[in-house]
Amino acid sequence: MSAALSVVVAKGYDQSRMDDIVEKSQLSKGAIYWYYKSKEEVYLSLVDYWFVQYSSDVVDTLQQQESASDQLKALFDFFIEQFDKNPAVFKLLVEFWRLAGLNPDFNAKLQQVYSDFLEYIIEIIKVGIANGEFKNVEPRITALSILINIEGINWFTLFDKSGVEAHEYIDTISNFILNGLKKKRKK
Amino acid sequence: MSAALSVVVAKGYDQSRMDDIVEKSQLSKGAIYWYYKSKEEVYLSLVDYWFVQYSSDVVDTLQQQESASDQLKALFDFFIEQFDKNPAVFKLLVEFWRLAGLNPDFNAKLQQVYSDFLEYIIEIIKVGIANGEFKNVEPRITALSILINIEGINWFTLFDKSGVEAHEYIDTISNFILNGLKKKRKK
DNA sequence: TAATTTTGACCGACCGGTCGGTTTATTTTT
DNA sequence: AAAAATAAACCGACCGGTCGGTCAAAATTA
Repeated sequence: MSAALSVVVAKGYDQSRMDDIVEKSQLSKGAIYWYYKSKEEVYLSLVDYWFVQYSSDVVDTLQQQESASDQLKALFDFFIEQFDKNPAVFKLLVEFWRLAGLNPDFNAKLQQVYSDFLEYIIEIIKVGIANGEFKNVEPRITALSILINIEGINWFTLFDKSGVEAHEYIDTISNFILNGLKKKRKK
Repeated sequence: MSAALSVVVAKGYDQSRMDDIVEKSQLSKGAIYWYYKSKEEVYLSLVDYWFVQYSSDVVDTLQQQESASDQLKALFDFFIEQFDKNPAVFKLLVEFWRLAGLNPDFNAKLQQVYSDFLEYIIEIIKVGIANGEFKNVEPRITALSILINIEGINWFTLFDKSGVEAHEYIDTISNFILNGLKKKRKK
């Protein structure tokens, strides 16, 4: 899986070769085809591998926070940290999106992954509404806007060279969203 | 170009075949290679073709609006309309993003396109700030958040089946952004 | 009739997947 | 506890189809 990940990040799905994975994994082609019946199955499994790893990290991080708005802030921070540590992972996301648009198997798998993640954010927002932190917004739509803006970090891995702006961007957009979400108190 | 567009939307760059374009374009392979020296060059030109077409439509639409905030609203509306009319175009965007992450030629071209588009939005925001409509925000970052959220419509072409939510989403996020941007008056 | 444009059969590098076989681990028999 | 039998894991040379790109010839234009 980690071999497949490094290969797909470097070349994309179509241009990645089973022989590249053979090389990186130190397994033979026969061994790989013993465990996975096709190239597609390898990369379908990669979605799970990647998601399981990520989601447990995210959940661990967020559970250290008390309030709902701190959890959301921590969520943005988590991905900004990912961006600093290992921006290549965002490339994987673009590849997955593309595959989801082209291949029903990938679409189904990704849809599941996103719906799980979305439910998790929705839950945080609902808690925030229930305990009076947040306005009575539509949780699903708000969660979506958070998710989509996190995905947007991708833009910076592709087009921004300085690497500074991603932080400013997440700062700005998370303020837009959180201020639109929180019941006002200040002023 | 329109043949290439329909093919790449249906299959993605790698799985699109020159023979597919031959078929759709009613040209022979030799003729295509007379005008373009490689597959890559065909799709590189497609970026221009697509951008020129889009940007002129956008500019036309926005120029009908008076205030800066109406222009930004019209910008969101424009892409929501695109989503309704021809969601496939968003697939093209994902493909371009991916190619930008894999291939320096595509990266350079896309970077140019985005930077042009970004400058255009920045200009609107600057006007809004100058005439007192908007707070004194950072125009570039704000423009980016608009751009990225428009790209986010993509999510709905991939994972949402009902087609209703995209409107709600754009409604919500454009409110978050515009409210964070406008000088408050109400209440 | 020279120059330009178009044609499509063809080439050959390339790669996903196969398969006959080997090695290592586990279970059964004696 | 040794031998035999079975199963599980692994190996990599090879094959057949595929597809970007070429080119000699034909058609069209000037």
